[in-house]
Amino acid sequence: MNLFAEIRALVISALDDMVAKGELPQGLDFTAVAVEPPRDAAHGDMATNAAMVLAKPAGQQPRQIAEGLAGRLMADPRVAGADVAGPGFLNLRLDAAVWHSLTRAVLLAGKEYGRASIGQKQKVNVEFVSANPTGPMHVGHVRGAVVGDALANLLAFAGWDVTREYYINDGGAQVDVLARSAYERYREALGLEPEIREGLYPGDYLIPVGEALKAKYGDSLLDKGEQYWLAEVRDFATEQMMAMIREDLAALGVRMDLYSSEKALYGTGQIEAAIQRLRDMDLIYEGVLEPPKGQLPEDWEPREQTLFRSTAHGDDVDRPVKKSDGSWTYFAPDIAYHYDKVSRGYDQLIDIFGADHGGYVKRMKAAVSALSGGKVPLDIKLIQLVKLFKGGQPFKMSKRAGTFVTLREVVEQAGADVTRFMMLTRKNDVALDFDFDKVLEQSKDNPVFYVQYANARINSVLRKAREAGWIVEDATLSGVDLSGLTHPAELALIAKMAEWPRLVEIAAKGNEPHRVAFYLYELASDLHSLWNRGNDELSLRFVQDSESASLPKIALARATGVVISAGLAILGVTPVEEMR
RNA sequence: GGCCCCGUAGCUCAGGGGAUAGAGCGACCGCCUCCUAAGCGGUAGGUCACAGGUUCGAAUCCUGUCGGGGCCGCCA
Repeated sequence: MNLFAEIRALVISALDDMVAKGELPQGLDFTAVAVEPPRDAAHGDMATNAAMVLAKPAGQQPRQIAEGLAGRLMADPRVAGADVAGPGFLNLRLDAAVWHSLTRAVLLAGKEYGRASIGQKQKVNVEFVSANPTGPMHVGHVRGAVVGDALANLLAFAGWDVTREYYINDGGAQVDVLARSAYERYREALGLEPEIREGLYPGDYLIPVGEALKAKYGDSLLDKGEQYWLAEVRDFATEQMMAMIREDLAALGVRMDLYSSEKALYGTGQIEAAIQRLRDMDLIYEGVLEPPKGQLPEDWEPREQTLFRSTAHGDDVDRPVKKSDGSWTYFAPDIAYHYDKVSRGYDQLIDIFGADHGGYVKRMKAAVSALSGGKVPLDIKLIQLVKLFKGGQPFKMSKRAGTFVTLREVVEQAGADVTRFMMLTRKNDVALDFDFDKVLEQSKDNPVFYVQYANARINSVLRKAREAGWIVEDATLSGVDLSGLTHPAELALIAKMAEWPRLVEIAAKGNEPHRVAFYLYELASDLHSLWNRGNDELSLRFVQDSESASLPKIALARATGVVISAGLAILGVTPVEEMR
């Protein structure tokens, strides 16, 4: 039940009637007509901009349209008041019964309340994390992982058919480095002194890989040339790294639907096919790029390369797909990979990248635009840095100093739930501070706690009720007469719940999961506010002397808990029943 | 030099065509014999970086400027 959608439908039908009666001209476009929560609660429960939006095309004064609209809306039992205000807003007050039936609807729908269908079962692919398989995941990956996962949850809830995908960069030079590093650990496992040369990965996490290599190959790889063992060790080590990464992701509560391999694109003709398709559209040519402006790389010299005419699809310069030695650039398999995604029939692609990949956005969009004939939109979310703090002091991390923070350490320190929530308390393109002490603090500074505390209070109410022997199952509560819920603080809480389905749609349309976290904070705030009013006004307490007086209040509390749980589920956070 | 992101209260940030721009922290003043005060209420605090433009209406869209960050051929 999306109350805003219902009232908007009511407004539209009233407008249709005005057209039918000749009060408005034919052929007006109503798409810009919105029904929204007013900025100021004093303005009522909902506001519509209909009169202002239509004034010009209709050639009438906003007030005139608003008056006609108000009269018709008032005829509906749901509307208790309709006042023209400001430059032509129509402020609506809703009958208390509307709020009561909404509360009932929440209880009946349970965790399905707010589920939307705007996705229309369209297939969307969310590619995220895609960390190089050369080591454990570190803090830098955490935010992207959480944002991607929460976004996938959100889109699924809003009616999309979602695939979560991880692109394994196992085709480039870095996995050769991994192989060489693992090989040294293999030698170490055999009792030799490892030579961790400059440029190799020094991390301890490769020691068990060396052991495993020893277990598998004995000393058969020893004293052999690289050409003999490189491919095998590379595949073996990559697999081990991916196993570790999967475990890291699992610790964060992230599960992928699909792992796609870059290496698998080589040798299958997929890269060639993707490039050929671009060539068929005359988007591939041999050429020499202009030198970049500003400071030149010292060894810069003009060279002929195979270039993708990305400028034809909105990029600033054309991009090389082949190096001057004839091998593919990193971009080429990326093109092939995105072509593969397009070919798999997705209606929409989303990539979650680190902000340092910002320079890649235009060329990637250009490639997808070209390869899909402009049919498949690609949205790329750039994830800004997470700055670590401890007790308010910057927490410096450096691989060399050994203060290299892994994802696992973050989860072990802060917990997956806290980590996930915190990662969503900022818009993706703004840097985020993460303080190891503060996120565990039990105060309202800490939004995770604040929301969880609201839920704990609700559960406390339910516990008390059960102790009193009252039946507070959803099925029972949804049948309770709620007409006693009339206080503004109670109705404000219900009104906030009414916003949930609308918020889901807005957040999903914009691929903005952080909005859910902010919404939950507001909802929790309304709950806490009402709770504390119970200090002064006993009639506002959730638990009253009698069962009949309590049940409507408890229904309200329980409904709020349902929405909190639904929201937390999208964030991938477990609601707590009790604070400890 | 080019491209991308950011600039909103002392601080950290929401809001991204609509009314008198919001929240938390910090400051100040209040609220527990009472469901969890781990909370709540109130006060003070703003030329929404700046300048133009589009619009009935701009913090929001466009252009430019300034400031902070990121990226910038054969790295992934």
